[in-house]
Amino acid sequence: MNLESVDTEQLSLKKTLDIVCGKWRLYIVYQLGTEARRYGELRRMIPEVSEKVLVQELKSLVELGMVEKTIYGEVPPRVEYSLTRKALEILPTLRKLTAIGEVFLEP
Amino acid sequence: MNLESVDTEQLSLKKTLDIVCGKWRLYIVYQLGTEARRYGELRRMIPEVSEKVLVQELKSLVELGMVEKTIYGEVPPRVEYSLTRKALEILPTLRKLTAIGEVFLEP
DNA sequence: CGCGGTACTTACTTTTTAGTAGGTAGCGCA
DNA sequence: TGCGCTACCTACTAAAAAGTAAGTACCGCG
Repeated sequence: MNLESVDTEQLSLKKTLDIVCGKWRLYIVYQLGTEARRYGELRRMIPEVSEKVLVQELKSLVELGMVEKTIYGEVPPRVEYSLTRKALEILPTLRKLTAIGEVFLEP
Repeated sequence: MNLESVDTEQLSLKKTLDIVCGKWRLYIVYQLGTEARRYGELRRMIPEVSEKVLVQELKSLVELGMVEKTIYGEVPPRVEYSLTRKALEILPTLRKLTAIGEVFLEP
């Protein structure tokens, strides 16, 4: 094991944590799935999350390269969010993450 | 309104996040691996983490059912930490998590 | 002319997490 | 007698994340 591979592994871990950590982040990704969703649509799908946090999380997901934002110059305004190619690539893995918690759920 | 009361999938997701989230949590689990490690040994393996946070994280991991703490009534004191059966069960999955971040590392 | 719907933004408070810098107690060793 | 080693604990501060509540701007409809 050389220094490069150690460094890459720690970088990958950090990036992984950026993607999965956050009370609502993964849940929003799950809701997006393979569809493009409008902002209001997402809001109604996850009414427990505040608008501030939803907007903030969507912005972070865009910055992380997980989500694409499309603004249609229409009136009334239309904004759609969808998972990027890379996000779709890891979506099956992300969906399997609940298996980790399942092992620890008390019966 | 909380996630806990909804369904098993959301409960599993919450538990998963408890296990993987935290700047040092997964890293400590990786370092433990299949071995039993003494407190001071872990401290030297991860010198970047402060003692306060290391103790705190180990306590959380014990509460989560991820780690077993064994105190040997010796002098000088000896305390060993090791992954539980359940933790060992999910360890391969936890190690594969870096694959998520790898997809997003800029080349 | 106000109402509801579009998609946000802003200011502020609370809660959680992480980091800094010290202290504790028992024992072996020089 | 004081130092280092064991495995912690405590008080405090700083930073990050999450929650609350309100405001913004535009438009069609009645």
